[in-house]
Parts: sequence; C-alpha cells; structure tokens
Amino acid sequence: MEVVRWPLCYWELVLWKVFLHIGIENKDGDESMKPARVRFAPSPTGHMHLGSARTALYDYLLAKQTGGQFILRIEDTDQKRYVEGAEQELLDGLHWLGLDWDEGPDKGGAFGPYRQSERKEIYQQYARQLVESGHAFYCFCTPERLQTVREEKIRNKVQAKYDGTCRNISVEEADRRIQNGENHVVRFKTPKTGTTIVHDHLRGDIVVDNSTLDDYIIVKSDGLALYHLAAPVDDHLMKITHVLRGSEWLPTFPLHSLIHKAFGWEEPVWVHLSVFLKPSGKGKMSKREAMDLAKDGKSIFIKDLRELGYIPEAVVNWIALMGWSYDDHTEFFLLDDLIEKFSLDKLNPSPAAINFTKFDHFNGLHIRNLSIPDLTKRIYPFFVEKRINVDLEKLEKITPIIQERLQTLDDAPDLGGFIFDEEVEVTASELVAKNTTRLESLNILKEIYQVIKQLPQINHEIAEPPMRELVEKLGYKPGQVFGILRVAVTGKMVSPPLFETMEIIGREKVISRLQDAIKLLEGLSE
RNA sequence: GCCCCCAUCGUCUAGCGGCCCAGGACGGAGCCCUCUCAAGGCUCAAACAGGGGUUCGAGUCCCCUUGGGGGCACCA
Repeated sequence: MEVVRWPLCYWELVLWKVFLHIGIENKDGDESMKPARVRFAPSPTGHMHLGSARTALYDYLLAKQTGGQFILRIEDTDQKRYVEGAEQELLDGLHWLGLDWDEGPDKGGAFGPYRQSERKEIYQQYARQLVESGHAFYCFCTPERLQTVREEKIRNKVQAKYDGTCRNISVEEADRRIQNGENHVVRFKTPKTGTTIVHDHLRGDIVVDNSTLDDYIIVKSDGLALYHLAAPVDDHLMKITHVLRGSEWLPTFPLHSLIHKAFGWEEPVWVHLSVFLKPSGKGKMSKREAMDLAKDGKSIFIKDLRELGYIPEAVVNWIALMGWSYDDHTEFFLLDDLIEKFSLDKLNPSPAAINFTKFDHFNGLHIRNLSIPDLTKRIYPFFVEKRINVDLEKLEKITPIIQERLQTLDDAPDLGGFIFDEEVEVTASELVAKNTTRLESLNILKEIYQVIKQLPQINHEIAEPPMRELVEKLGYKPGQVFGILRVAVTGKMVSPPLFETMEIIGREKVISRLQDAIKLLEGLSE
C-alpha cells in the first residue's frame, strides 16, 4: 500500500511544475518586450576586437528585438589614451558587421552629445550635486603622498585603499581651498560599514562588504570625469534600460550601483558578459599574442578579419554563440534570426576560449549560403589584391565551382586564379599519374588529346561520356586518366571539377595546353 | 596579498531535481559518395573537477576544497 502512494505524489508534483511554469513564462514574456534603450560605449583607444564586437552585437540584438534603440556613445574622457583613427575604425567595424545605430556622435539624437569629451560640464554639475548631498568629497591629497601610503599598505599586506584624509573636510572649507587654486579631485564617499547588494542579470545578487570598497576618484584634477561617474550619469540621462559590458567591470559594479542610488536614480538591468580567453583557455590575450596571431592568418581585430577573407555573417554567427546559445542543436544564424531569437536569459556567465577553427567552419558555411553574384562581388577584391587580371563576367562563371571549396574569400585566387592565366606551369613529374610510367602517361595524354580534339565544344555533358569511354578502353583507373588531364589543363594537382573547369577555360586553351603537355613529356622521354 | 566572478567532451555549448548510463557543433578517427580537393551523408572515441550535505531522487540546490579567470590607476 505504501509503495503505491509515492508515484501519485510524483505526478502531482509534475502537474504543479507545469502549472507554475506556464504562469512564469507569461509574466516574463510581457516584461522583456518593452522597448530597450541599449548603448555600446567603447573608448577609442585601440583596434576594435572580438570582445567589443560581441558586446555591440548583443546590444544591437536586444534593441532591435524589443523595438528600442541602439546607441553609440564614445567614452573618450581620457585624452591621454586617445588613438587617432580609432573612432573611425569603430564606426567602420560596426557598419561592416551590419550593426547600425540609431543615435550616435555622427548621427545625433535627442540625448546628445554622444561623445563624453563634449559632456564635461554635465559631469561637473552632477559631481557637485554629489558633494552637496554628502555622497562625495573634494580631496586635496597629492599623488605623491597617495603613492607613499599605497606602497606602505602593500608592504604591510593591507588592502591599498585611500586613507580618508580629506573625507571629512567640509564643503565650505573645500570651496575656500579650491578658490585659492589648490589642486583637487572628487572622490565618492563609499559607506564604511554594512553591505551593498548589486544584481547582475546573469549572476543574481552579489553581496559585497562595504569595507572592501574604496573612495574612488570620480573627477580628476583636470576637471574631467572618470568612467565611474560619466557612465552612470550618461546612462541615466540617455535613459538606458540595459547595460551590457565586460565582466572586468564586476569589481567596480557596487560603486556604479551606489552612484545611481546616491542620485536616487533607477538602475538599468546590469549584464556582465564573460570575457574571451585565448585559444588555449589560459588567460586573456595579451597585445603581443594578439599580434602574433596574424602570422597564422588569424586575428582578434575586426579590421583584420575583413582583410583575411572572413565575412561579417560568419563573424556575427560565431561571436553570437560564444556566450549565448539558442537550443541544443541550432547553430546557423543570420543577423535577422538572431534579432528574433536572442535572449538575455540564455547568456552564459563563464569565460570562453576563442576557437578559430570553428570560425573557419562558420565562414565556409556562410560563404556557401551566399548567392553567386554576391559571392563574386566579394571575392573580386581578393583577385585584384593578388594582381590577377580579373574580369567580373568570367569570375562569375567560376564562382559556383569554387564556392563550396572556400574557407575564406582569400582562398579564391588560389583556387580559381588559374583560369585568368595565359600559361600554366606544369612539371613533367606532375604529369605522370600514380602507378604509371612516364611513357604510359604520355600515351594516355595523347589518347586524351585525340578525344578532346574531336569535340565541337567542351562542357560537362559533351565531354564526360567520351572520356569515360576512353578510361574504359585504356583500362586505367579514372583517377589516373583524369589526373593527367587535370594537371595538363590547370597546372595543378588539385582543382575544381574537371569538366566544369575546362568549359570555363575554353576549348582553345584546353587543346593548346594538352599539346604543350605532350611536348613536355615527349621532350623528356627521349 | 586582498576583493569579485566562473566550473559539463580538447574547444564552444544544451541541461534551470526525475525526460540524461548526459544532447548538438567544431576538431579528431573511420566509412560512404567521388576525376583531385571540397561539400554532403553515416559511424566511433571524447565530459558532469574533488569531497561533503539537502532530497525518495542531483550534472542540476547548499557548503568546503581545488582549479581557472577578472580586478585592485587622477585608464576604460
């Protein structure tokens, strides 16, 4: 009797679960479809890389999915680190990836300016507000003194924090000293006791002991705000609903939350994305390592990827899947699919090693997904780059036969370039088929020539049947006969399918190349 | 050193307590197709870091250990 009881309980539980699940899903569905205002906020200090591209992608997807806005904001408060051309590279990279923004420095918008260096006064005003409300204070300590204090604390193995010298200087006194021209910064007055609870969408609540927090500087002595002040102020003013950023911001996350609270502002949804690790999985990629990748035809920089022959569709698909997934088997996504299917809830908080091999796979997949005219246009520049005398019309004929053989666009000239050559370079040894002698191969070659010469034109339908008959007649393996033909006509051991290739090369050239090959082998056999 | 985060095949990941002796993908091995190379199809090898709990039941929840990562600037 007892045994019969518990399965009943089990089914009861299942029913409960189903019931609850439906309830929860409905609630979530409504919540997530409110239009989101999401910002991508890079600093123009270097090349745009995969990590920032992914953040921008997720930003874009969330904005588009909810019918909200994708905002580009340039975080250039540190003029010392400004790199000429970096901003333009950012814009180019975003455009190339297809992530077009709704508001930004070049486009304007209702919440500008979108370059932080143009918002200096705004930050000063908000910093002052923080001082007056007792949430921040002016600090007159010299960098030299601070340095000494820090070093001593490190020596004593104590957390190297600000020692609080200026923490209790009154606003009046501070103003007097500022009036006298004393150098000063503004520091946030972090609570000394208690805990701060912040909520990350992927990690849930994070509880931090306030005693581990520092009185961070929020305005420098040159009057410019630091990220810690500028970002919260802008996010609030620009009505940002979701902040997606790298997990390197986790340690200062409590500070940012505290600043929002000090102003009495509602906080955005915070999402800290996992970092990308180098392919070995051992740590973040260093500048040096990033440079070294270029030698293998790999790179983490967006502008390089384009030159290496990767296509934006593949980049988007690949990086989308590093830290996000849709289900347990779907992996091929176009940008529009992602807009529809992306979800913050399916993000993965753990760090991900960059896998370039899989990137190649995605690139091949997306290249094969392209239409012939589209692919032709995209490979064209790579022929030009290799100084091959291309013409678009002829190129479009070989595109279909090399398409499934391309891993990157850069492979195209190697694979199809020979059709633009006047001459092919053939060596005698290449012309000798496997398991045949030079004389045998020469004989086969002559037989081939006889057959081809009879044909009014060369294409798959007309040329293949007689060639098959020849193979049969000669008693060699198809691979041997076709191999000789291949080398004679293309000068390569590896080529796209033979008959399609010969059709594009044209009867004239095929015949003359066969003659050349015969001469070459004859010359050697004497 | 201090603080924070993370932990499923080599790698990217599915898994939100029974559907899992753990599914997909890349890569690897093999086979099929085949004029070469691809593409495609099929098959195989390959993982829940360790230890404690909670529970009728744990990859899934909690704790510890270990490992990995990030951060400790008048950078972002």
